Amino acid sequence: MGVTRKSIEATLDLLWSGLGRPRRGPRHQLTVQRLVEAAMTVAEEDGVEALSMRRVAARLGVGTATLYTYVPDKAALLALMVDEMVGQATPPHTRPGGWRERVEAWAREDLASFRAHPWLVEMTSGPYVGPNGFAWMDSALRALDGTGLPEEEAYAVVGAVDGLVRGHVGRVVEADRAGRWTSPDGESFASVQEGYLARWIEPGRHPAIERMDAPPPTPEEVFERALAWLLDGVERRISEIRDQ
Amino acid sequence: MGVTRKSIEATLDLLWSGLGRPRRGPRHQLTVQRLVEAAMTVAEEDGVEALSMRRVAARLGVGTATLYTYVPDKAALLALMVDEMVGQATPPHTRPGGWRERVEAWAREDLASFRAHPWLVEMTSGPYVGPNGFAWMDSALRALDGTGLPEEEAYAVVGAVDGLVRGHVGRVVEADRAGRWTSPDGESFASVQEGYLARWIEPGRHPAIERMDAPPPTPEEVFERALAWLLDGVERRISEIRDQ
DNA sequence: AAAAACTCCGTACAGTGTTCGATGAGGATA
DNA sequence: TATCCTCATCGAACACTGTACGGAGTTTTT
Repeated sequence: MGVTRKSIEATLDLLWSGLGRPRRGPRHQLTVQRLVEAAMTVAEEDGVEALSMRRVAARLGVGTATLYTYVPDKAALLALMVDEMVGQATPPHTRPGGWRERVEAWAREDLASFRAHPWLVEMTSGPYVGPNGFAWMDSALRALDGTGLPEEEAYAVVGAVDGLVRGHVGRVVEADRAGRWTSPDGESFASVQEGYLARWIEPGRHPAIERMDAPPPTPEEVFERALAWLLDGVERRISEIRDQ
Repeated sequence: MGVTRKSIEATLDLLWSGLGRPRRGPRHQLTVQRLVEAAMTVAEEDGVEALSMRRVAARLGVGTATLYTYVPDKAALLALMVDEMVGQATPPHTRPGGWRERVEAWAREDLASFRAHPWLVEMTSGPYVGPNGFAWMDSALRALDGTGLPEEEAYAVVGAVDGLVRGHVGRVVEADRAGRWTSPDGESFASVQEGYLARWIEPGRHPAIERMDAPPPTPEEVFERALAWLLDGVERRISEIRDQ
């Protein structure tokens, strides 16, 4: 079907002003809040791939079609779930310490939150901005108050860190998932795959990888180093501004 | 159904050694290569969400079930598509210039490639490593030869940049998509959403955002700044090692 | 010549998001 | 108070999805 102006407006209405009580006819027997909670429970228990309108409806004990009186479509439900999760994050500017401690703490909390709720990964680059997302952005900008960064550069820092987290989350979560998998004989995914690599790789064709003797850093370690380097760069920029 | 040992092995077999000709019975009328090409055409023309086994089969003029003699499941087909795209990338270590130019060029090419083939975004954090992916990793490590970085740190740099690109790609592609959308009256997605923001935001509650007068940088600009900061941090680390 | 192994593919199953239309509840109006 | 009209509810249906199964036919091996 695709996105229509109507579905966009309905979704934004829901995000920003919620659902009014009907002027006539029977009252709602549910609330949007309960719907979102039920959807999050399903995602939590059985993963995103199991999150279907039918399952949410079943959990609430209503007919499937009923959901569509609360929510224009599934995409809107996902947007509400995301905004709900964002609302539970600690506002970055309230954290203790200097700008760098604040940013590091928020980035790590973000990563941890994605790890704990992997369903978030697959649904957080949507175009909708809800009230909680908006408030979070403001708080993140305020976490950089006092650095002397011009506004558009502070915005870029927030975006840069956010992008870094999002990019690394995929690998971390994937590693968690693959780490959980084991064959009936107890072999891990990694060891099965390594068997193939060993069998098929021609010696000498991959000198840089062959040179590595230690096991490569885990996705989480890579993330930590990436964050440190990125913030080193930002720090340099901040002192450049200060000294000028 | 889930992932079974059998499906993992079948996928890795296909990635690394391809499909042998059958020892008995009729010969194959297709090749895996043609199947992958057809799948990429469908994804290119109609988007990932339209990429279904039935459509690929229809495009090739064969029955749907036939595909399953070439490929164990859809996930394997996606893994093949990804490895195929990776194979088309320029090997980072062959680029001209110093390490920084090489890394920047590869990061930008990656981003451009994701923009041109948005279907890639939704399917590139899978756990499978194919021959092209493996060779690319080796080449990326070699692009950092001569920097003096210890091997596991070079690996982290590659991972850091790769993660950064992946994280920003979502926003860039989403912005492209939203930018393409226009209502019948010619309004853009952004302007519709801004109307809502203006209507619902209480003045004074978001001081940092209100303070911004210029429009915020585009996702692409944010990416460029993020890349520069990250590499500034790496550069500092490299000279730290050199001077020690 | 028989058997085995293999490709091809129609059909079916269990699921998906969403729409339609019937039913009846209940606030607004005469 | 009685009527009207709006609205929530939800069974059924539509057009899809990935994939398992089993039969038909083809090629190679025994």
